[in-house]
Amino acid sequence: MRADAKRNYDRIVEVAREVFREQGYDASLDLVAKRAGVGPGTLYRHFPTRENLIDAIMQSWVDRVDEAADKALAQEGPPRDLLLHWFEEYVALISLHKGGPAKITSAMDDPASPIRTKCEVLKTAGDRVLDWLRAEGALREGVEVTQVARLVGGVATVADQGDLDPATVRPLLEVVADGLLV
Amino acid sequence: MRADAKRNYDRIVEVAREVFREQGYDASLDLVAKRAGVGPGTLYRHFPTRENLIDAIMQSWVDRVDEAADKALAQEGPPRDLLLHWFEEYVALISLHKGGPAKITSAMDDPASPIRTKCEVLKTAGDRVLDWLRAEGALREGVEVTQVARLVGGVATVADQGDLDPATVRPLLEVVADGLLV
DNA sequence: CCACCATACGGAGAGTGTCTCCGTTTAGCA
DNA sequence: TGCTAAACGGAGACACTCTCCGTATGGTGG
Repeated sequence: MRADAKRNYDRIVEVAREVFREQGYDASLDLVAKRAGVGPGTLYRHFPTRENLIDAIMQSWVDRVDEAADKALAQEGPPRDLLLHWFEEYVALISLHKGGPAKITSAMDDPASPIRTKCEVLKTAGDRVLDWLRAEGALREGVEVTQVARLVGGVATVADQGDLDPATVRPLLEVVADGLLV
Repeated sequence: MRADAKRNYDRIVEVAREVFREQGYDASLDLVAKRAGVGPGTLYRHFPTRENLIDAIMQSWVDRVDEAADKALAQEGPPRDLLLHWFEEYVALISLHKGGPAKITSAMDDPASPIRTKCEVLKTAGDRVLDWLRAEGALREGVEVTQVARLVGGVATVADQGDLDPATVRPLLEVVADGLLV
């Protein structure tokens, strides 16, 4: 990749992150191009679809979900607290951008989605948490990580779309946790 | 309302229901107008925003949710079965159109939404079910109908966006039910 | 150091959808 | 039947997406 190309690529991602945070994931891509000081052609060459651009943006905080799982596992305490703590981190992270939860959660079931790789990272992070709970004998039979991702993703989606604050979301996550644990 | 106005109003709703079922809630409104045999101006006079049109479409199946609650209550059986049965009906009904669950569920938290009245009907239906469960002593302390609507709405949203079949959704609803019941 | 060319740029513009304005038509009443 | 308020509908302004292609430039071999 030529130096000027990389410069533009990085700048577009940076500007897109900002614009999407301001206006949501359906903001105008021409606006992103304009603010980044490039033509629309340049933007669309680097990112043929909106999804591709979102994918690039998400990379950084998918990594943080991975860390959050480790952090949750490092803590002492009863399984329910651990699970809830992880749920809250997860929701907070995928809600960093308006529309993010819906995007991530629906991509989980779409093998063709460009952000699929991100979902895989989220799933393996979730699996580490579930494995630990299983080892503790705290988890009900037959619980799959996909189910958990859908449940928590659903709560996050609702919270995002309704602008709910963490205190309102907490009891919802508690219901999910109680439904999952023995 | 003049007779020709009413004729057009009804025809637009009818056509919109069909078009939205085919193409989802983001279908072109000009197309709806064209198929209904009216000018765009006529459509936008009757329904200034897309939401207003959706509101009109939803009226009929909100009524059916109301009936479903009564039907669920009329059944014999343990509280868990009753709750699950109602959940499944609820999900099926608000999923009649692609994008419906997200629309309905996010409108629940938006006092300014044009489809707010519909949400109220859903909530009172839900309250009848919860009241019965409470009377049976089957419900946990402090559960609010809004919470239940959010949880089930979240599951429905995920199911809708991921095109999940009822057999896949069922275990998710079971988790929610188990988290709500004593 | 320079010339070359593959690589990248960027903007004009086609296609599509939203929504409004306003001249024309018509229902319903006196 | 004639009048008027209500309703119609389509032309068109504006916005967004995405492509095509002429122009510019970075990087490298001579």
